[in-house]
Amino acid sequence: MFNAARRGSASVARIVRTSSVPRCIPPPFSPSRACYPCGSGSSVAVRTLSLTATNPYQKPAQAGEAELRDEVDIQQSNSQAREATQHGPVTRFQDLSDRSLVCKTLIRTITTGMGLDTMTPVQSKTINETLKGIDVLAQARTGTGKTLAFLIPVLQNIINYDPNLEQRTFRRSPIDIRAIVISPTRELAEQIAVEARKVTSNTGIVVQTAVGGTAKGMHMRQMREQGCHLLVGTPGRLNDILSDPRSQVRAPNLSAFVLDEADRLLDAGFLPEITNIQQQLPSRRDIDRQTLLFSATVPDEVMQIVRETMKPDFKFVRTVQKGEQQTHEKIPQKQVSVRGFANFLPALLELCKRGLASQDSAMPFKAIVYFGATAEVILAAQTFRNLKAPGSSVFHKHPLHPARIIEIHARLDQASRTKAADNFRRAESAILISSDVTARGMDFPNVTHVIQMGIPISSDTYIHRIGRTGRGDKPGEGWLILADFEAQEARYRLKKLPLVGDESLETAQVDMSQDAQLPEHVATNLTQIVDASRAIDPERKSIAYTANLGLYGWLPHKQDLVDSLNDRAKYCWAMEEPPSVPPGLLHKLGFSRVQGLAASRRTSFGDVPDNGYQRGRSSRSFDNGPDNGYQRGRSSKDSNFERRGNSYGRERGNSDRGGPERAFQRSGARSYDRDSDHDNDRGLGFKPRRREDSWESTKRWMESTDRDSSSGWRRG
DNA sequence: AAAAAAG
Repeated sequence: MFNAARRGSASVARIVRTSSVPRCIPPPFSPSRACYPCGSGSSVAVRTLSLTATNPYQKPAQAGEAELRDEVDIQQSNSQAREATQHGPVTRFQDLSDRSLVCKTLIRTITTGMGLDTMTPVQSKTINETLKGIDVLAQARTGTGKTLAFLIPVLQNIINYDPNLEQRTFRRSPIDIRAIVISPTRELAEQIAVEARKVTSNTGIVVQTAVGGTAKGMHMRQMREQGCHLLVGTPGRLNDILSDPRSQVRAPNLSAFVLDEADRLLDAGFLPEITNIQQQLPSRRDIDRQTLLFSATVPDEVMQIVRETMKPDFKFVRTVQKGEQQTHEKIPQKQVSVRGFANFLPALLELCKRGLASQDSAMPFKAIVYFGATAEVILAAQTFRNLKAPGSSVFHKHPLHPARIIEIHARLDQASRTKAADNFRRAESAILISSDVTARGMDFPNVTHVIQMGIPISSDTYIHRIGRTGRGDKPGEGWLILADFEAQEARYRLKKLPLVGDESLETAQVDMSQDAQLPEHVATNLTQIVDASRAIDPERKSIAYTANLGLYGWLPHKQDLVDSLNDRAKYCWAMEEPPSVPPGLLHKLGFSRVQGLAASRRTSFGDVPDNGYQRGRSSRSFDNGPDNGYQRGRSSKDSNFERRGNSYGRERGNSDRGGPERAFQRSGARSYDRDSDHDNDRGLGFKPRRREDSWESTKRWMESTDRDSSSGWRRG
């Protein structure tokens, strides 16, 4: 925009001439009120900005193809020339202010308030382009400051439109939505809003949020009372308020439409909703606006939609070249091969213990653990919370002390989700067990480890997850824990990533169905997981079991999958029979000929009418047990209780007669006696168990149940 | 039934 003033009169004249269609809303801009740019000619520059930007959609009938192309070329060659000759590359935030690109108030807040000095490459490259008003698709690695890269120019363009907004205003401002930012998750939307409020803290710009799971009425009232210039939200709620005639929220002056994590928002799952939102915004023929797409990954599949979404002269800014590594070189990426499902949590426990043991005070162990299914997140979090120190005295510290165990996924109610994210953000040492809700964009400070359990759904998901560590100039490491049955697919899916095999986890390949002489700490890990799993509601295990059939149902080696799931149910979960799965589902997933599955009429998900599944989300039922904090779906509480009574009454009876509970107590008591006979050399308040004390006794117990159960449990 | 996202 201001650069247009530097282009020389010819190009300015040309641009103004080709853009003859009047804007519906003329910018209320006058040189005397304007802070930017200072000096003569400023109004020309600003008008040029708004006019050039309008042309692709309003001109076709009046201007020929050649003329449009011509104008675009002028724009581009001029900007290139300017960058190359007139000024050096802009690398500091202060430069933006010094060169009158961004107003002093915003820059002062960023430099002195937020303590930032140097721009990242994606910031310096995109801020300039975006200020011009053109559409921009920006691709840059995770943790390189993309949020600020779109916030600064979007906010500056808002100020250009109404320079009064540079200063804090004390009058009540009306709802005048100038920019909308969309994020695929609620937490990311909130995070962007927090960042935007920081940047605008000394201006009159008002930032509001529109995300699901929050009080809609309260936010609507807040908008009416405080006004709104920048609205940050998630697709569902944005659609909701834009389509609700009673909400009175419209965006007639919208000048920027930003999709953060654009590739995600434009993929099949979100596209209809994004399209819907766009249809409720003023036509770009009438009101010019720029579309800005930001992401660390831009798969080829979305490029077609990107082209349809953007003006034809959009600029693709990338700091990652095609074919170049999309992850950071500084993050070592290790791949651990585990024998099967039964080894996942023992290996994770071993990895976490090691991380905690080797942490230094400057970088406490702070990990995010990703699972592909929410049911696995819930189960793993509960298991880790149940962990007991060997000896199981209440006085002993949790084995993962001082790390807090935090879980987050979309089945939590929004208050719990927000709290989980805040707690993890603030935590020194913590383990966040997460679904892909936090995979993109979330900026948790000082994450040292990203641990992915099982094959991620795509290499893009892998890249975004691992991007939660190594942000800015911070270090970090990535771990991928893969079961043998999925290794082949992973090699193909993740072939372009610099994964390095790691065989240092001793629990990784232990066959829990076999007797073996195991090193003490290995046995301890296994026992701790088995003991912690045993106490968990079988219903949760059953849901996780079924979830994996859906998650991995596409695998060619279905029998290996089921055998591995059954091994875990038996040796980790201490279940006598594999959890039952509805026969219709087994058929649908192509498991009809796979052995070892227990088909049952009872569903794990209650009697939900078919159309209850159509939209997923709130209508999907998912019983997470009696704990608070979980959303209960539509399935009735009563039917679940009834089911539990029928299905697991027998198992509960067993435990009363000396099943899981007794085995646990017995081994605990024995080891306690024995430990008191010799000196404790670890000084940790508890003593190491001997190998036979724990793991062997656990195994002995499991083998005794092996004899009792015969039906359909193992193949063969 | 497999992330997420409106109620």
